[in-house]
Amino acid sequence: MIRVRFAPSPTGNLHIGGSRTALFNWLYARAKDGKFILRIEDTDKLRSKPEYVEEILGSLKWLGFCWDEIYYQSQRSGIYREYAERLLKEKLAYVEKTEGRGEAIIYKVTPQNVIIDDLIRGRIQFDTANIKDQVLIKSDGTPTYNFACVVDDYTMNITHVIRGDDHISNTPKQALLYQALKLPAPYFAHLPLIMGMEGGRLSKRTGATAISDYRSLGYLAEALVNYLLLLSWSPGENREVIEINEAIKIFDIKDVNKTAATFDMKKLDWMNNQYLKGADPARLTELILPLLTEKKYIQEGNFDRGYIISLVKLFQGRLSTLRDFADWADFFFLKDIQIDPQAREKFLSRDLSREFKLFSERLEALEQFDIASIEASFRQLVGELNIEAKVLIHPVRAALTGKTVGPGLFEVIYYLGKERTKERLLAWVKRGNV
RNA sequence: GACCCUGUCGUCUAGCCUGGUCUAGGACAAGAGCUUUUCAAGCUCUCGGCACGGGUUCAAAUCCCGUCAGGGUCACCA
Repeated sequence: MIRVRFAPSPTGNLHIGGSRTALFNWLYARAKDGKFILRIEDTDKLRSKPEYVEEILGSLKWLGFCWDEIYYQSQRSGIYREYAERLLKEKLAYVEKTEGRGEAIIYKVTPQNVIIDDLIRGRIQFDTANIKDQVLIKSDGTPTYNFACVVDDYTMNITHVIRGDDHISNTPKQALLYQALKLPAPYFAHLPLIMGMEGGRLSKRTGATAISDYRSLGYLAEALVNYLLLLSWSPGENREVIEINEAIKIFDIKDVNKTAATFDMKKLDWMNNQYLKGADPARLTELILPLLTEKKYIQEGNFDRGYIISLVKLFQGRLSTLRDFADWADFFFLKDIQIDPQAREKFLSRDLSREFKLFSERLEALEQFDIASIEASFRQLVGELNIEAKVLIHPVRAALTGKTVGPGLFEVIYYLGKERTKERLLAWVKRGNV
């Protein structure tokens, strides 16, 4: 049975790189009917924080990567010590006393050639002559990363270690420890790193890196996962949008690319749009509600959910993030709308008070206030005025929404309602006549 | 600096293992156009790449060598 693990250290939030490692581990476990183990590497007493553990767990759940088992290294110190003692007894390790502090246990590295058969990269050779002796147990009693990693991967029966490229140089050190402890080593697979747009590692300067940031920005978990999946892996057949359950059927760690990939926000936006389009409007509404409350567009417990669902449907196809909705649909919630300077200059700089007034009167006279009737009366009016529809459509949109772009005008009018539409039109009539 | 990894359009990639079907395919971005209502959606088109140099071969993106470039690691951090 295949057993893989994701081993974050709770010294920060779960970021893009970590979640991609988690994804590939989780995916491999699901693809091969194995187990996905979570190991919290909280041996650094100074930097590890319980709130980061919570954050990481929360983000993993949000992404949909449920674990089968979870362990905390801080609760396993006895095990590490036991294995260290073993090496001490066999004289493969020695004790070093530090002034004022306790003693550290250090592994004596012997020069040799270590070969790693990496599942993604193939054979990698190292000469351990240029590896220093390795601290196993620090003078404060906690194990070092490489030692705890080996002991844990063995005792947790990990069969495949799938981790970031940055661990390649740790691998010979760990291989040495497996050898010294006479333990079988797992398979290794090193994933290429994800880089930022300016080259180099993905950093905070590149934009938001914490998964929770993407969540609050309005990205859908499934879109983010799909995008991450495409970094270093391809389903083939020119497919890009692929449901995770589909991916599970065809994924294999051997097919992962070797090259580092650059994180491209634009493509993520596109991917999010793909998922947003197909998502259930009611679900999206639930996700959007908090954003609207935050902007004070609605008050908790005092809004028409059905109405907002209709508005979401209006914008759904063109959103990159859920936050876009809050920005673009603001005119449905605000009493005093903001007029975009460009919209004012382009469409509202000339006097259209006569046209606005006429249209407003036609709307007033409408027996049936529905989209078709609104459009019909509008088309009739422009026909009578002998002008092209677009000559009036754009200024009306600008007056009603304050923007140059938006959903179809007649739908906007319908959902804005007769009264608000008239109000906004007439406000420009007054201004225009001055 | 030492060691290691990687090099196909600006970006993500297909192709590479099993050389010919590749005058290198798709997607994002960008540009142009269309959509008798905008675009931030949709459709169409365009731009753009095998890092470089040597081999091997009838034939190389595909195999070999070198160069260069980018990245990673060298902690009692993980």
